[in-house]
Amino acid sequence: MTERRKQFPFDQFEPKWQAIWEKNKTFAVANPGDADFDASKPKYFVLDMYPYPSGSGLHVGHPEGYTATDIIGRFKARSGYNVLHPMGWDAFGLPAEQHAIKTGEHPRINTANNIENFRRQLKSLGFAYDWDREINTTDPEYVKWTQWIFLQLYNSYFDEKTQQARPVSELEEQGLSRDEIDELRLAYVAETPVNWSPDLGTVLANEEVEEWRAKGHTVERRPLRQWMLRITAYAQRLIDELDDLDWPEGIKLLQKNWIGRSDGAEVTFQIGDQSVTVFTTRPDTLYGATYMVLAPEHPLVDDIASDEQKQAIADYRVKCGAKSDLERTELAKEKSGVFTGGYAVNPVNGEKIPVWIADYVLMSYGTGAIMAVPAHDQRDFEFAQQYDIPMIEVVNSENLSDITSTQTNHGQDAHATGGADATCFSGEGIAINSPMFEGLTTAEAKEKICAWLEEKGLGGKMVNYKMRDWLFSRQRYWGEPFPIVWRDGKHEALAESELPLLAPELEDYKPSGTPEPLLSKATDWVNCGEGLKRETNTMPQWAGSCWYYLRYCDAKNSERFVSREAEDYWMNVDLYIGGTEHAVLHLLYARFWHKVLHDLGHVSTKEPFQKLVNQGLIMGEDGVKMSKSRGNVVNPDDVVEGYGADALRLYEMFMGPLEQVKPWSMKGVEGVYRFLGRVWRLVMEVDQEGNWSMLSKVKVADCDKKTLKVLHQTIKKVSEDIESLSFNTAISQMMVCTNELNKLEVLPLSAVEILLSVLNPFAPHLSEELHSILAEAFPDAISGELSQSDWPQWEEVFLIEDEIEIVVQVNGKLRDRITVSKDADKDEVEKLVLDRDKVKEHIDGKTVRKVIVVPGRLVNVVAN
RNA sequence: GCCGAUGUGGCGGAAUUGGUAGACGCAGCAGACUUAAAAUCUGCUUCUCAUUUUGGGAGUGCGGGUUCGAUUCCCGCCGUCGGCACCA
Repeated sequence: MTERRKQFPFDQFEPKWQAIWEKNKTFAVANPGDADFDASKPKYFVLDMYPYPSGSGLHVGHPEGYTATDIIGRFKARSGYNVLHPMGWDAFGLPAEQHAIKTGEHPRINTANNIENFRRQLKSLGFAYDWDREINTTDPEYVKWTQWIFLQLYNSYFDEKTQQARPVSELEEQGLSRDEIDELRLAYVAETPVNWSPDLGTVLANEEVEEWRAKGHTVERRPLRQWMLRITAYAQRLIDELDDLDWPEGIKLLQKNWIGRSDGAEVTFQIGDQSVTVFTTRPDTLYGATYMVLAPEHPLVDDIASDEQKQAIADYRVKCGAKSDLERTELAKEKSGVFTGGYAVNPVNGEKIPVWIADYVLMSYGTGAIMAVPAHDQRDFEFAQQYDIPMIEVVNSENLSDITSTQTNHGQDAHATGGADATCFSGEGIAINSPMFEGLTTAEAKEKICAWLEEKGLGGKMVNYKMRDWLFSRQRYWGEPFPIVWRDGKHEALAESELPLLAPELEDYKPSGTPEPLLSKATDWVNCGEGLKRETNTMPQWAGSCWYYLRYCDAKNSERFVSREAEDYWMNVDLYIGGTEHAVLHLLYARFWHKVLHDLGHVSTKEPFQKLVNQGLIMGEDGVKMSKSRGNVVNPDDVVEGYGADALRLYEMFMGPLEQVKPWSMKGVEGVYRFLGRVWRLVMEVDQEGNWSMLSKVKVADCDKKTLKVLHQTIKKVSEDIESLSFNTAISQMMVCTNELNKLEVLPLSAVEILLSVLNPFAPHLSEELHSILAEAFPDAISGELSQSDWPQWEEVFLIEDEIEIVVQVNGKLRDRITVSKDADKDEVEKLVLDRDKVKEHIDGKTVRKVIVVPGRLVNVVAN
């Protein structure tokens, strides 16, 4: 392939243009306040999800989204916008540290090398980034502001009344104690069961467990003292404020489900002289509660356990504690539990029901206790069957006709008898065996019981969220240290002036195998003063990515994380493109930080990312996900080497819709490469020595009608398709246009210029090169660079045809075509059609019932 | 199990306020150029029936429905991919 003569000398002009752009800072954009800032233009902030600079370099999946944003950015810039299109590095991360463990080399070095490689690769693709705004999350200047934002969280609490973050200084003024305040901070310390991975030497967030487990690492649960971020405080706002965002509905739903709001009630039961509160979404089934279940870890278990059950309880707890989360769910087929010996009193009827512990009730959700209604809850039902606990039906599933038509009547003929084949009915219906609200619908019964509970002080409506607080500390080396010191067992924030706090150099990076963070090895660093010890945990990789988009607005500011002026001008991000793998975590975390910064008055918008688009995964040629082990990974460097950056960019966009999953095809790359070759040869010819020169058929000349039509169709289609991110169809239109121009004996300069102009965002090097060749040949007609020129406008007048072909159908079947003038009226067309031989043939012996004329499109003759 | 996507030629994919299904590209076939090949250019290319052109029929996962007309709208299934998974 590389031996073959190239269709066009991309290996010469691509590096040439890249060098020109770099030297001239062609794509640098000014900020408000800068000398060359043009305030008259609207702004457009188009953002890629920045990469983790891995050792294996760029993958063909990266340039998919990057090319899309590049086309948009170049298009917007030429359409009169100030465009912010930056790039940077999510450079903290475990792989660099793993490398350090193996080689002893500081992760900083490995990271710097990888970044250099990534930058080289991205530059070889000709992306119009403003490289002056490049950021690196491991840069001390960046770390400084990540730590500063952490301190904002640390020094804030969530005010329930206004649903906003407020400075904790307000609590001090209210006279709250130090301990009380520490309970309320958005960044707080808690002893919680965490996911500890001995071989990684760190704890992981719940959300990360699966990912690392899939990579073969072990993860176990154990209680540890950790930094947490109170993201749960924002649960409702994180749901509500999705509404105004232009995101795929599926992604919004994914986030909503992750946050997992459920509306229900809390109900307090008496157990002897203790009381226990349960959470239920079905308070209407209170009469059907035949037992209660506490989570095995529930603090009340010891108090209510009878002496004869104590041993069984202890044994069961040991068994549960040993189970990892995975095992707990994998063994979910069979329910297990132990009777505590205690009984709870159902507040609604005074019945005594047995209290059990079982691991299907989680301490971390709701109140860690449930009322079990086996007749109407699948899990309770299975448990009751297992332990032979009685069931009471309290919702009638029959005669539901108009209340619940399809979704809830699957258990209709089941009568909850506890028999082996019985099923339970978990849908809505009419309350029965429930004296207080006999005959009411589920919704009505819920209202009534909640009102009653509230009146009696036994509970009431309650909302719960599935989402947990964010476990924010890691025991790694290669992350931001917490700007915190400990004095007498209490944490204190470093002063802003002490930031950034950088990690000390270490002898080696090997994990100790205990949950003691790596930084604790650096005793000189840890003991930083009389009675002072530094926090030795570090922040997770997510920290840097929670605010990087803000830093791009003002990447070199040393006074503030972003100047108010720059933030106010550039935010929000108008278009954010990246993979679905970040649909929940990154996007949720970043939204959370952004809201905190907004509440505290540091940023002007409620949400960071106005429009979100997920690019689809690119599969290998074999249709499965690219992976080293399968050997189906395509390296962009090889594609650039063989076909050029423009061909790679064009192919990435031509493959299919941006959001769709699609397989790679080298043949497809060749296809677009050939197309670029055709565009090149529209203007250029080669001699036997392989030297290119301009063709003489390119002339200053007028375009004929047909050419004007296809040119203006192309401007229109490409403009509209870029706006709707339909790059594949934009490219096919440019192919159509090229094929038309190729047929011309004389190629008018203006025609080829239009084609190059719309091709420019897609294939910036080739279009710019041809443009410069034409400029040299026709200095009076052409000048400047395409990337700096105005985007062409189409004129409708060239699109209209005088005569239109109309399709003729008889009974919906295509039978004929006629050509009529563009303003022929309906009657005229109808007459014409009925006079056609082919139409007569097909309506022979039938009566014409109706003639449907769709102006400019078709005529359908209905006859029988 | 639940939620969300998706299903169109040999392949990637076009086309939806309902109006010519298969644009564009790949692969394939034929031709031109060439000593030859590559490259390039031109033509054909959903399936099927018919002796040929003209032509007939079928066709957008499957089965129904609405309509003059359905890839597009409605109802019911099936397959593939992704996410969640005892959250009370």
